[in-house]
Amino acid sequence: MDAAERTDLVTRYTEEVVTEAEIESLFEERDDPGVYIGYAPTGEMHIGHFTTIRKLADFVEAGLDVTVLVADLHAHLDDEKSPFELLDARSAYYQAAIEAMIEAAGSDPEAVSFVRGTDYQLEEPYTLDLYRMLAETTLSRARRAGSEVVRQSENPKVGGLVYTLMQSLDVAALEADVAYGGIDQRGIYMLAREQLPEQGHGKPACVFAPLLSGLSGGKMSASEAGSKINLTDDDETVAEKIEGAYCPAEQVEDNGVLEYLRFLVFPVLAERGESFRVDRPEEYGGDLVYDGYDALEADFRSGELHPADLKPAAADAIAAVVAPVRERLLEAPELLEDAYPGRYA
RNA sequence: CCGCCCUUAGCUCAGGCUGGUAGAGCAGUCGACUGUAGAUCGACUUGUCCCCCGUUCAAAUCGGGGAGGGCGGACCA
Repeated sequence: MDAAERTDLVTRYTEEVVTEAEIESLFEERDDPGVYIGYAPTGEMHIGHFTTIRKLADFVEAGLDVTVLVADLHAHLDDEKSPFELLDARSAYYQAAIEAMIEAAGSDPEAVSFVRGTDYQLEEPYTLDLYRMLAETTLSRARRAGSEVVRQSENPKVGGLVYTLMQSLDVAALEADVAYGGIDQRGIYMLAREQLPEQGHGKPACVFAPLLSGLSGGKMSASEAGSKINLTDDDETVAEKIEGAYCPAEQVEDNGVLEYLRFLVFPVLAERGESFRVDRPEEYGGDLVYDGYDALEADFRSGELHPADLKPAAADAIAAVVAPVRERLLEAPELLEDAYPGRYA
């Protein structure tokens, strides 16, 4: 694979890349540049996480050195989303769930390195760098960088600001040439590009994944159960949620069902060499088969493919992608019980 | 250390002065209409009124104590 092919692999299915030229020159200069993504182990993981994790398969295939940070301290710093005592349990659950998703995406979990925040964020040189950054960053700059990531409230804690600076520093500490995350992370990594070189570190390139729409329209919401598919949802629950999803005929924008297909289902099917089948009554034209998302979107846009026919097919396909992850998690029920004692224990 | 303010439905909040079976909006659930969902109509559900003690026939409401949160002051040789 040459640098251009590797770059294509890294940049496909993304929302934004900063910058593509930087990525390509990385491949020209080096065999195995590093990419990292961080997850703060807070609430239960869901299909939105899955789409960002699915892309790790592309990174592995492109020959990048992939690191997943389980950012335990961040989970507490962000408005105490995770209680201090639960950080270990939630970190263990996140790592297991992420490994299961990588495998379900057709890649090898062994090819990815896992690091926990507290492994390196409590001592030098990290701490010294952090204090320097705290001294150099204005409140408004830190607030702006983290505004899409850190929970916003009427009485924000200092921790939310430190969170932002720590995440910028994580890029350097994990020796990542590329910072990867959802597009909501953009502000933080732009701060990293600005600030890290001033402290003698490299300037990271960035790859941003799209944030998928919620199933009830608008953004996916953690507090709205019906707006997202959970990793623990069984086939029937997935079917119910997709059936109830906002999905206007001929409209592609703000359509969670199509987005799930585009960024999760089709990439996984392609990896397996499978097609997407739609059972459709003869009355409406009979069954359909798609080998790629573009053809499906074209039919949906034109009205040829109706939501009522698409939904059951999409539900089956999504359920099939999620099933192996759910099964892995249910094989070790103590993971969820320990991480979320209020809900499972 | 001192003072003041806040705490009521899943969320945002009214009610409290003047005690009498606890409300609105949003969310949610269910129907109608659509070959899905949404929108729009129609119906419905939701409570430790932060906790304890007291006054009273009766306390979300009055009094005392406490907890949690917020704001301010003081201290800074």
